[in-house]
Amino acid sequence: MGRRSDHSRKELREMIVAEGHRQISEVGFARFSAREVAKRIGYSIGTIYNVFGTHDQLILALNGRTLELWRAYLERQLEGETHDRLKRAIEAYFEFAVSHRHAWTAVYDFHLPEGVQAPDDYQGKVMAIFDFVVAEVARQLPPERTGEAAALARSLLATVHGHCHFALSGTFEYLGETDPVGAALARAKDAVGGREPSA
Amino acid sequence: MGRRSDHSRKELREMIVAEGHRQISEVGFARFSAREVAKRIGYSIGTIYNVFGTHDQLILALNGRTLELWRAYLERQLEGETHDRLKRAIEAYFEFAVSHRHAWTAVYDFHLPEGVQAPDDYQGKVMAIFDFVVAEVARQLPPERTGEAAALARSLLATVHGHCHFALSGTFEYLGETDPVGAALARAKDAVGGREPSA
DNA sequence: ACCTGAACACCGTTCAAGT
DNA sequence: ACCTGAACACCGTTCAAGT
Repeated sequence: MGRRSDHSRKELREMIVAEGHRQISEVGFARFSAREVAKRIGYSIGTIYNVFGTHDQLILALNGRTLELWRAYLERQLEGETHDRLKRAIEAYFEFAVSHRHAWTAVYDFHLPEGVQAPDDYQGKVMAIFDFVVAEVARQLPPERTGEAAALARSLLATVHGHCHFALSGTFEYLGETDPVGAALARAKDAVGGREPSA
Repeated sequence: MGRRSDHSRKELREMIVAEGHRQISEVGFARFSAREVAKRIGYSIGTIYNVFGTHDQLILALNGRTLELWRAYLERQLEGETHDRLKRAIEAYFEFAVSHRHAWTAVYDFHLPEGVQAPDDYQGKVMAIFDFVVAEVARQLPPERTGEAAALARSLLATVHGHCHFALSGTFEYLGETDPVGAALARAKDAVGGREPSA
């Protein structure tokens, strides 16, 4: 045992995050185990702690990866779209969540201890998705309402999140909602100005 | 050891739920432990399993208790209110979540295994809150739109949920939202018909 | 310097053994 | 019939000991 250095610190980190993300995507947040990740990549449990320090830090890295993939997906889906971009964005939001249900849900199942803030790089990944939405909202809004874009984007994000969360958690099933995306789109239209079509 | 019967099955159930709810409210879903509950009520861990069968069933009972308390709170807050009832309902929704943050969050942190539905009595408690919202939405809606009440209530619930979830999770903090309740109220107005005041 | 893995203090779950 | 608690298979976390 002892020193191996088969992989650099950076390679090791990437191996852990890659395998960890695979695991959490498969078994979900509740059944995720750092020990299992160690086993799969052929390192000891101690090494996970050498690299990440805490279980929480590892989870943060995995959820951060999910946020990155999510933003990349959103951007890819809007490439070249000229009509109904906000609609497409909301649809893509759901598509990603549905096709990565465990990873997406893990982002919201995990909580830092009371009063502890997420590290800057993690917050940055949340902000990146937010900025993306702000840009799309601003684009949709009549010029005289551009100032509202940030506030509206926050509220819109929360609105779509609520619909998506209810869809994936099964709550909407109990309540008889069969078209969560449609409902979210309706609320978005209300908010951004569907009533008076374009100004 | 062996037979004690200091308490009836029903009393035992209530003791476990009461103490369990106290625990989960204090330490949150992630740190909740059935063993700790057993210790606190002076019974063995085995007894918890005699009564509830599974950890999941116990959690369901605790979250069910939270849903009951929540609905009761909402109804109490609207008693005698004649103006702005939907607004009061949304405010009360947030008030409960904030003052029971751990218990409220636990309702959404817990997930049954893939494809397993919640038992009927649990679904009933979700429905009870939903029915409450439907009634308030119907009350607010112009008569010719009463038929939309259920669908609108589902979407409204999801919308308010999203804002509340972002508020409690700290997401809104990152995004610079300082008035989650105000944002939720604005979306509710958009949906229920704020633009054209009453018909 | 890097990595290991035994040791520790917890879990949920089961079930033979007591009263 | 009811309840216990040891036993089992897992956790996250730490850290002395190896190379």
